[in-house]
Amino acid sequence: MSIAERKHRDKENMRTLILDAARKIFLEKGYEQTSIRTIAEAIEYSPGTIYLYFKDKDMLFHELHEEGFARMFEKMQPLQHVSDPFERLKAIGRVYMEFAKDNRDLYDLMFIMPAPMKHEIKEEWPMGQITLNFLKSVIAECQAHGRFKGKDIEYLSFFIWSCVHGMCALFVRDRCKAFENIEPLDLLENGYNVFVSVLEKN
Amino acid sequence: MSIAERKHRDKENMRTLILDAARKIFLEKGYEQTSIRTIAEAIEYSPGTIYLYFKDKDMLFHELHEEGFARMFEKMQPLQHVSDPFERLKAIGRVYMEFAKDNRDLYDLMFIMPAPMKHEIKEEWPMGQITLNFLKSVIAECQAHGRFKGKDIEYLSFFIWSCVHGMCALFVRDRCKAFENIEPLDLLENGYNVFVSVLEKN
DNA sequence: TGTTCGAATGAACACCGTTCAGTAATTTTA
DNA sequence: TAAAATTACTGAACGGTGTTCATTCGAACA
Repeated sequence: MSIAERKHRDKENMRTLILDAARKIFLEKGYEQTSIRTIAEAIEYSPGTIYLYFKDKDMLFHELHEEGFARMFEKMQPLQHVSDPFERLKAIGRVYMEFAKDNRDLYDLMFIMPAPMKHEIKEEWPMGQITLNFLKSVIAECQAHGRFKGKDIEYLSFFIWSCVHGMCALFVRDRCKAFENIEPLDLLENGYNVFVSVLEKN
Repeated sequence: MSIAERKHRDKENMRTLILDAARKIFLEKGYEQTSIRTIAEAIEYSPGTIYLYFKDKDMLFHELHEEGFARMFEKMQPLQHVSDPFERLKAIGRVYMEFAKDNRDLYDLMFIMPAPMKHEIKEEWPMGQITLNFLKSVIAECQAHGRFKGKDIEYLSFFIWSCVHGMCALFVRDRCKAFENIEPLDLLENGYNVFVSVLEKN
């Protein structure tokens, strides 16, 4: 039965071969400029082959989308050890924002682009829910410690997420240019500080 | 000299003919699904003709982009008469959000899409600056009335804009689905209320 | 050894934005 | 009025896109 095993391995290898090439090109040139033909050429296979492993372009990039969340969680792992929940919340926001800064295209893919979600997000969005639950639990802990009194946790979470996402989205999609004379990175940094100082009064 | 005049009129009419068709199709099917050929077919001219009036697809949609800002300003005009600056700020946020809710595709075009900005936003973004200055002046007034003490107006403006934009962006790009069991419109409404209540403590 | 089977191909399809030589109609000039 | 020049418009063509599918071909099986 080792032939079947090897075939299965080959199939897996081919998938990762495609994904590796796709990831590389995508992070270099962005989603729009990454065509199936380019990926096929990079791995020295014909375009049609890719469709034997991924239903369509969306499904291929959906995989990278999931990878992105995994990488983000990884970066947030160490924060589990921050005992004060409010400090942890602030640190999570920072890491979230750093992630957007360091992985603009990936952040775009995860939270802004419509493309890789056509199939999945129709009714639900598992990775989004997981991320959100993580955020919600921290905020709930904050509330247990007396913060954010009398505020509904769902709406509060939406608001907090929106604050940070809003800054990241304006940054990633180049709308920070509306501020002349201020560097986008400077805006992000100090915008986040304002966010924190505002939260501290609640 | 009336021949030249008429020709000038004809040219203007052709421009608006194209823009009207483009707007209609764009608002019906979104940017991605709106092709030059579709617009050309709608006005019963050949695709090439459109390029006699607009440099490229981006420039065509850039016009709609400007139109969007004009419409938004229109909706904000009545708020000039709200005397209390903080009340005005809250009202502006509401109108901004309502605009995003009622004109998803247009909001997308104005604040999220990269496409129509390729030329313009390279170094600056006039419409964005005008909108922002409007916001900044209201916030400055709030500060003159004792609100937001000790906060830098630039960073504070960025933060406030990000809060509302963040909610709108998550809504327009269907990321509200991360909240199971809560209607997106409900999220927007109550998320904004949280935003206001948080601002009120500053 | 002959047969089956599945992976890979690459031409083909239907689209896209954009360009440009050519046409036809109108205006200007002689 | 006739010829020339200017203008608006066309639509085929270019080089790209995502996707499909009849065909090929080498490896596994009987």
